[in-house]
Amino acid sequence: MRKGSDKTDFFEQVFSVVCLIPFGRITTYGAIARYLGSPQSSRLVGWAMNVSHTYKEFVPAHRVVNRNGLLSGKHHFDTPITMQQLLENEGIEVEDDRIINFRKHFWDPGVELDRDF
DNA sequence: AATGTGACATACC
DNA sequence: TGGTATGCCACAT
Repeated sequence: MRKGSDKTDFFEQVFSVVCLIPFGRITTYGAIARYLGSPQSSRLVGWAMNVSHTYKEFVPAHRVVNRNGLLSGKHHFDTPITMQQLLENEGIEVEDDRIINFRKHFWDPGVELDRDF
C-alpha cells in the first residue's frame, strides 16, 4: 500500500545509510548503491547528496566520496573547503582533496550492516 | 509535460 | 594501458 511516501524510496534509503555512517568513517557512492541493490545507480547517490540539503534531516554528505577517495562534491558545499574541513574535524586526514588512508576509513554498509548476500 | 542533467561506476575497445 | 561510451533513477528547469 505505498501511500506516496515511497516516491523517494531510493533517496530515503540513501539518506538512511549515509546517516548511519559512524563518526570518522566514510563510504563511497558505489558502496551505497550496491547496498541498495542497484550497483549501477551510483549516480543517484550523488544526486541524492545534491538534494540532501532539501531533506528534512541532516545528511553527512561530507562522509561520502567517490571510489577514488576524492572529495568530488566539495565544490557543492558552502565553500570548496567545507567538506575537507568537516572530514578533518572528524579525524580524517585529507590531502589534495583526497582522503588519506581512504581504505582504512572506508565504511562499507554492505559489510558493516551485514547484508544478506 | 517533457527533456536534460547529475557530487559515479563499470564495461568495452 | 587509457579513453570512450553507457546505465541508472529522481530532481530541476
